Amino acid sequence: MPRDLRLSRMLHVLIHLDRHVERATSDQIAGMISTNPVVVRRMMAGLRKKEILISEKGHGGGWQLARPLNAISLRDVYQAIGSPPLFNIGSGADPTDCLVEKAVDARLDLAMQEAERKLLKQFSEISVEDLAHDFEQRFAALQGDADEASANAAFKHFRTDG
Amino acid sequence: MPRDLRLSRMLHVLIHLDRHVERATSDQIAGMISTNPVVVRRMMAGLRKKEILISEKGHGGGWQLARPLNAISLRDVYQAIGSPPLFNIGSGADPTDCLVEKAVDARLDLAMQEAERKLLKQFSEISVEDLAHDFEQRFAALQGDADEASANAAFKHFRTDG
DNA sequence: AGACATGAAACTTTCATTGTTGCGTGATCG
DNA sequence: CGATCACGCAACAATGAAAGTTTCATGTCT
Repeated sequence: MPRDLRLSRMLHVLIHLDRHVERATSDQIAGMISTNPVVVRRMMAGLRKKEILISEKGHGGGWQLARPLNAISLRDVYQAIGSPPLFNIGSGADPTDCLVEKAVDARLDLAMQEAERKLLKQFSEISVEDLAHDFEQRFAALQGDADEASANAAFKHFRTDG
Repeated sequence: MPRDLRLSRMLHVLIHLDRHVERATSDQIAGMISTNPVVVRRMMAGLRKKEILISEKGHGGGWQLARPLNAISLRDVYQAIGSPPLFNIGSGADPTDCLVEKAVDARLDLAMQEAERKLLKQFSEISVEDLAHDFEQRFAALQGDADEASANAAFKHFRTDG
């Protein structure tokens, strides 16, 4: 449904890079999120610049975390991918002479900016480690079940790696 | 910047329909928001269904308010245009087996849903009449100035009507 | 009857993300 | 050294939703 999946995808990858593999190639990561390696490199380039990830070329190369997950907030990741627009709705960007339009847009922008501020504050208070904990709780719950097939599905990304 | 301008545009039009004209054709309204009459009808059809607007065909026809502005909240208008997605970012819609992805998306969706809830609550507490007051304050401030040219610009939409 | 105005369907345009291909560069292995 | 692996980057195509456009039908007033 949403147009920009980068934040969700990046968080997904970061947790795998901490919990399940030490280093992964763009190809392997592309497999995790069902896309291709170029999209992965493009998405992760911003995190390299912000020193959240390290990439190495050549044999045995790939992507690796530069810091522990508890030192990476959702806001860090959001900013690293370029702070894309949060909202789909809003007012036009072109200036206008109409005072009605100005008044409407000013009030609307105010409400949106406040919503954005609050959401980004939440993002800054959630670390990727928190999400990893969420995952592990779900995983533990599945292991408690007799449903081993579902438990195995949690490692889907790594069964096909070889 | 944003992709969906319908809410902003509709609010703009509603205020003009209350303050500056009693009834306007799709052509005149298209002139107000710099678009064409078909876009206007498409956008306003939802407000007719919700009985915020009335449209009449034929000679002297056009669009007219069905209720006073203080009985129309921003949320009413938002819902009348079809409750389009508020956010540009989010998680994928397709179900997955990966527990990491599930955990990430669940937490992300939670934060987004809370942000949406708060924003819609704000929208429900702001009436279009409030925005009209904002406009009138701006207009009064301009009239206090000696800058009559700017004051006239507030009526740009209606100088060209004839 | 003629002009005006909405209603609705079908099509094109626009724009950002996503997806894809190709080539260059650096690093490791044999 | 040469081959292979893997990232870096540039350029282009595909996708999807809103916006824009064209066309015709329907209803209404003079």
